[in-house]
Amino acid sequence: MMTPQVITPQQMQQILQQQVLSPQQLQVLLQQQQALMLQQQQLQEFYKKQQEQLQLQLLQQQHAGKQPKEQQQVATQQLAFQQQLLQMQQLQQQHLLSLQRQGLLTIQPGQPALPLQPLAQGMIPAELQQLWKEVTSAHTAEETTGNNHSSLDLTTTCVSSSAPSKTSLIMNPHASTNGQLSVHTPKRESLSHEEHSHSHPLYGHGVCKWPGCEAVCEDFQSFLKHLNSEHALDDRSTAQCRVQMQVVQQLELQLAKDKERLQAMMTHLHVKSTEPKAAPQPLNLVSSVTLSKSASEASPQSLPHTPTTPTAPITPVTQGPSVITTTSMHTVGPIRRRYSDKYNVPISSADIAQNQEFYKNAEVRPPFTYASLIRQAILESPEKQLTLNEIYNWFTRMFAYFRRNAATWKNAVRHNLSLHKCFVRVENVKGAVWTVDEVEFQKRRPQKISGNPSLIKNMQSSHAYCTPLNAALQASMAENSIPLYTTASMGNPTLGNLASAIREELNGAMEHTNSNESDSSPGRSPMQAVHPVHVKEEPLDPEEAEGPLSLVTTANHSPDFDHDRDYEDEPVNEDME
DNA sequence: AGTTAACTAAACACTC
DNA sequence: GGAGTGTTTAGTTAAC
Repeated sequence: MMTPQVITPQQMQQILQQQVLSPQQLQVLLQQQQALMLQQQQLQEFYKKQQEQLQLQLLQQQHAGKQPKEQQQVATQQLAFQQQLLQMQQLQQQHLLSLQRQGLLTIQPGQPALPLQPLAQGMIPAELQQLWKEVTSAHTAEETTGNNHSSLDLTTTCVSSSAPSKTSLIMNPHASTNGQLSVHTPKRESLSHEEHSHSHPLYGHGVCKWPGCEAVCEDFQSFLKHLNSEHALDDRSTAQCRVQMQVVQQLELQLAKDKERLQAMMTHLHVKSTEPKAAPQPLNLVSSVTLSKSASEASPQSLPHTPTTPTAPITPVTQGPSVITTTSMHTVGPIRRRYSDKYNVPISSADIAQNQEFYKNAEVRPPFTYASLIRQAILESPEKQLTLNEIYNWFTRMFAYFRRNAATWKNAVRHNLSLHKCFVRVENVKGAVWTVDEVEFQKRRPQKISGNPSLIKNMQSSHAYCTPLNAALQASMAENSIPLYTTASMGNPTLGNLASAIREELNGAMEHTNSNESDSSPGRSPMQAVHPVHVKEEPLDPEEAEGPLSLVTTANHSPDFDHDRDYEDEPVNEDME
């Protein structure tokens, strides 16, 4: 809001990204935050009224007689209000400090990236008021549109490099609730370069994506008009741009940190993979998230775990051992059930991408079914179709685990291709290729999670702030007709905003879906509809379309490694049973 | 305890 | 005939 101590959506984003919070913590945090913001809004309104009253009285005094008493009274009131405002700032500062103490927010004194921290220290309410007006004046109308999304559009960069000002540190309080982080260059002429394209970063789904705006623009032209009229080069736009710059800066810093962290983790795991205490861990799984949470929050013994103390699931989200011990890493037993299929959630590129290096180098069996892996291999291909040999190659390329025992897993691949109706063999010019029938894939029996509300809630939250949603994941979710959780289901409006932001990000992917029963499934090769060589007899499952359940488990891919049985052929390992 | 799904293994047919 | 591919069956295991 008007003061910097309010947690901005950026800070919230940072918290969500950097600090893994439990849903309960988030709930409390957000509630506190909202209460503060509400208070500030009320104070702001009050302050405005006071000022208006003061000006009115001054005018009256100029025109009519003098009423020094009343003037004095108003001045006194304003002074009191200013004190109140300062008090509010202090409260917010305490709030932030409290968050820091709780480990929920990391604010380093020398860190310039937290945009609003130094703001308004020594700034008097009048200045704040002015800046506030500058930044927010144009938002009043926009708020009436029920604008409530929190786009995290950070794909553009701001070219503004003018000297920093106080304005640059002001965060629009409504932007705080909305959380828009879009960057827009104040240079109008830059728009002309984009006018030819309707994929303007500030325009999507018929609405203006300028922070705090979301005005409905029927077409691109009206959007451009709106952009030029409502978001012209002025102090407000510049200020918002500066804010966005800092946001981007912060996120880049965060990204760099996380990359570094990932690198360190990879290095650590590779180096120590032969050491007893190594705990190699795929990175895309909830368990890893919770692991990092516990590692950052609490006891240092959370990581690594020794093989002699098999790791219990850190959260109830995971149902199996959440940490791969060294033992399990080298003596991975047959995995009878893998979570990606267990909940009918197809493996996503996000999963593969995030763990790519891990699985490429570590001989760890990926916690996905053959069917999921085959499907992923096929969907990753440009033509959405692969020959058997190409599927083999994908397996060996992506997973060190599949560089051994070729006969076994290749047989399994062939077996799966033949067995599952979702894999369709298509005669191609260059021979036979395999494609995926998404409809059939979705028809595979989803298994239900026992109805533990807190568990589901936990998973939802985990999903909201832990799961990177890249296009493939979104597509996967969309393919499952997954309705993203609603604001209500999040139990918190701000989290709901996050969810809605994600939802909005997903809209593109969702549009072409939700029609599973039709023949328009994504990823389906046009060819397969032409030349299905045969029809596999897989019993149709009456229980279909359990989207919501699929959703909550999307964030829940968990390694499911057997520790007690060896999957390899080596007699040595077999002896270890 | 029964059912289901995933996995492994293997046999067999077919093509090149 | 051998290798690769594709289909099918059987047995085991784990989850539900």
